[in-house]
Amino acid sequence: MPRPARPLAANKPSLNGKAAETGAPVPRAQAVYKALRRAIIEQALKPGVKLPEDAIGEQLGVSRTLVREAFGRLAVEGLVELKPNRGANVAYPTLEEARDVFEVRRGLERLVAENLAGRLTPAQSAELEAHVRLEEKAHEQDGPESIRLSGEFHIKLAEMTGNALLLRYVQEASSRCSLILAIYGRPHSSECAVSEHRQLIEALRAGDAARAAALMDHHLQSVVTRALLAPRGERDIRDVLAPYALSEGLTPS
Amino acid sequence: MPRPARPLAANKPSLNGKAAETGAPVPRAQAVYKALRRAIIEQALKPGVKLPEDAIGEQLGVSRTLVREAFGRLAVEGLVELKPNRGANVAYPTLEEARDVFEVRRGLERLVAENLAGRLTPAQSAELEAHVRLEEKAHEQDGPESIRLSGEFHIKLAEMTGNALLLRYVQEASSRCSLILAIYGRPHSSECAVSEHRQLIEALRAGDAARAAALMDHHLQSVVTRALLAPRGERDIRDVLAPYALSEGLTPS
DNA sequence: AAGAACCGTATTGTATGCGATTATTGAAGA
DNA sequence: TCTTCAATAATCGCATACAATACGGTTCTT
Repeated sequence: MPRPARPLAANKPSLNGKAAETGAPVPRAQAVYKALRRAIIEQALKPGVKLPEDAIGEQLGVSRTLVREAFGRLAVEGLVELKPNRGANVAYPTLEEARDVFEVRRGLERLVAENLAGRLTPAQSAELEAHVRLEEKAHEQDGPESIRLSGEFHIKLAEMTGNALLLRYVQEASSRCSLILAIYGRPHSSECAVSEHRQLIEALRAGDAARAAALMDHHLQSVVTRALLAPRGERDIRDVLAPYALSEGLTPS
Repeated sequence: MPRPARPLAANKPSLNGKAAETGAPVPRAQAVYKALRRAIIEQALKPGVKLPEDAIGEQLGVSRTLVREAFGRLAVEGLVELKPNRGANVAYPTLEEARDVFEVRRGLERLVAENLAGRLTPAQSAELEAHVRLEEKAHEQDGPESIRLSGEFHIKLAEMTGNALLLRYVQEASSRCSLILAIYGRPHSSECAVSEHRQLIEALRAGDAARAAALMDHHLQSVVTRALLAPRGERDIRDVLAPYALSEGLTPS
């Protein structure tokens, strides 16, 4: 299918040379990785979609080699499924995997809360407050902005721990949650209650580690029940088609 | 309410070539990845060692392409450091990174303990008991066997949760701990006190989640202090030379 | 002799090509 | 009409080839 090849990633001004004095000669493989990652998280590439090496490489202006490299990393992070000899797809987590992710995420973020309790600098505290105010603003219009901000709140917290590994894991879990919500989430429910964020900040500032951890725990727990309880789509076409078949008097095997 | 721990997909059989007619044609890239991973964890490849693509490829009988792919994955997991245009080295975590890893590991394994409390099947319980007995045997001879078994105990626990992501993270943290102990650990201290493993099993079987979590927490905490408190080597030459400088009346900048 | 500029070599970054595996289409047989 | 099966097309797995960059030693300059 011939389509006009318009490079999706036109963000590499000078690929030869030193990237215009910006310091690091970043390998393009990483650029491909980031591009795909964003596309998946923002649901431009929907869960389950096929990812042919050729097409993507062409679109991004690189060879299959780099695309494959990116696939490998995305697969490790659970954003892409890699089947031998059958190529790559955007991951399509099962409900069970979804629960696993949320459970791990709860554990990680509880750690974040404990780590941060009583150790927030005034600047950090203020930053969080400001963020929550943004969330409230966005919440009124109830756009996709609201969802993004909710997620960023948690990332910000993880950053503030100064623990790079913890941050990476939280980010990873968070990315996978995007996927999961794309599949099983309710259409426009903003996942996080802003008030819960407020309470959390309060507990952190008070240095009450136990309470902060409990709040975080409860918070994420309620995210699950709010967003995840109503499975919307099914993985298998059969599941999608079953009701249609029945209404037409056909009997799925 | 205790639901039975769910079984995890059985791990794949041999991976060389065609897996001896048994089904899946495992990509060789994965074989390379596993080989390097083991070599690093078992300290055949010591922290900081240079990893030239072609030398390794030659040794393993594959092209640089596959070696690079493996490097990418190992880098994500923190076992390899990848510097643009300057190749790969076995990771050499700083003391700070080490602390980060241990902190995250504590959080993860606490989650394991909570998850497992009161949900061990008799078979699982027996398996853990048997493992601990092995540990005791090995402890007497105090070989490297003892260390390996200690690590495996924790992996086994993670497996039993049936949470694939949790298992992956625990494995990852565990691998990195191997690296860390290779650098900063005391020569032959077996990291885990066997008695602590025993207590932990007891608490799990009793279904006392809080106690199990606390035990795990304390257990890992003591691993850190036992093994990590005496830094043996330093990353930076400056750290190595500092004491010499001082003893000679020189003042390092 | 110390430092800077130069050049050859070793190694990495990326693209391309070839054989192998899988998907697809269409025709023949039931 | 529904299968079965084979031929073809599409895609992947991997090796190789070429270009770009960094390292080490040598020579030239001061």
